[in-house]
Amino acid sequence: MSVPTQTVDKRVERSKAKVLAETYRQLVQSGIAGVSVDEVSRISGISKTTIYRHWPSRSALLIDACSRLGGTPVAPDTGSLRGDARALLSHLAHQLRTANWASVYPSIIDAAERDAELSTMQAALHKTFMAPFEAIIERAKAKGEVPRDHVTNDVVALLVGPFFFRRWFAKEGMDDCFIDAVVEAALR
Amino acid sequence: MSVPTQTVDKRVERSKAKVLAETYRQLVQSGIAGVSVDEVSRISGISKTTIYRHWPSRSALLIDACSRLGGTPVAPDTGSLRGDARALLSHLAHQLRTANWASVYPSIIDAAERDAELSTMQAALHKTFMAPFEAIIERAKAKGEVPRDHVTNDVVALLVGPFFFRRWFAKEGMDDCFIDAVVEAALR
DNA sequence: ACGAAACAGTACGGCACCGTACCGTTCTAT
DNA sequence: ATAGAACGGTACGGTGCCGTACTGTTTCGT
Repeated sequence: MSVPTQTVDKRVERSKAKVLAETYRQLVQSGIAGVSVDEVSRISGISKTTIYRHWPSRSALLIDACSRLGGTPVAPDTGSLRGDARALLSHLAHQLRTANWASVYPSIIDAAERDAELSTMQAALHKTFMAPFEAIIERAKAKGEVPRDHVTNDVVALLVGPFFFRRWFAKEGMDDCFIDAVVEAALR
Repeated sequence: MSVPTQTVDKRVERSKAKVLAETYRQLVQSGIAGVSVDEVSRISGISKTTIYRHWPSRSALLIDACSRLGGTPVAPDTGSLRGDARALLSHLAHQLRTANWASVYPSIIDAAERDAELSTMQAALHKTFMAPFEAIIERAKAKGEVPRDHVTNDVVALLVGPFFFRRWFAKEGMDDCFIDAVVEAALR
């Protein structure tokens, strides 16, 4: 009665976890280009031989580590679209200020510009990040709160775009006043 | 009657131009991490010795090359704020599709996240890029087309953010319909 | 208890890169 | 014309990195 196709060996899980944790740390600290297998091995205490036993290449390790950036998305339900949007954007603003992935994401975006595998990974990550926004808009459409001829992805861009812009390009803050301005503009 | 503090030697100007051109080419093709002094030397035909005679380090060369990304900004004057915004955004959408800097900019954004010098360079570049948008908004404020209590930078974020979002994050197109949606939302 | 699998340690080979030193040649400014 | 600057070519030292081979040890599953 063995577990079918899963990795069950405790040693494997422990090694993998340690390697991924250290890879993640270097990823956040130095970006994709700053992750080195030698250093991951040195600091995590897992020998390089073992690392290459679990991942075929540095690239595979990076993609594996990046894929774990997305947290479980939460879709609020305050009753009104504006309330939901404000909640989501407030959370997003806080994440952009504090969360680890905020400093890694530009690295991924840059790499996705030239690497096909990372590009598909980024697409999946993006989909995960945007899912809650799509959800509240679709729900509002069903309730008639948003005209059906509004393209969902356009509304998402109107809501999220300004925040990404502020965090990574303009490097300005995002206070409640800004959140309100974005919500009012996008959900006019 | 010598030129005061300028570099006048034709050889110097020629070498510098060749090196910068090749650096720019590699920058566009492979991003910041993909620029190597050895390869710039090999392809441009300018010896490495000469390169290091003009720039103290690879980093200095990169910053010099990146600084030249910004084109001369054009501020349209169609008579109405909406017209100006549509013109600027249409031009921006086209640039994001075709211009060279569109593929380099994520590299700069990523590097600016961790390198102080590149960060100030990016800030200057950003200011240059956003200047036309600020100009048309300030002008509209003066004409009473936009309430004075609207923060200019907020409006810029509402206008430009969605386009950057589409180009680099969502990787979707930006047609005229999208442009109109953004303009109507931001300048409500 | 025992066979098999995972592990650490180490040492490589190969590559790409940065930055410098040296030397002989070419070109510019005056 | 000539001094001096800029240049090309080459070679080198040092570093960091990726991925592999080999050897012995530990640990898991049964």
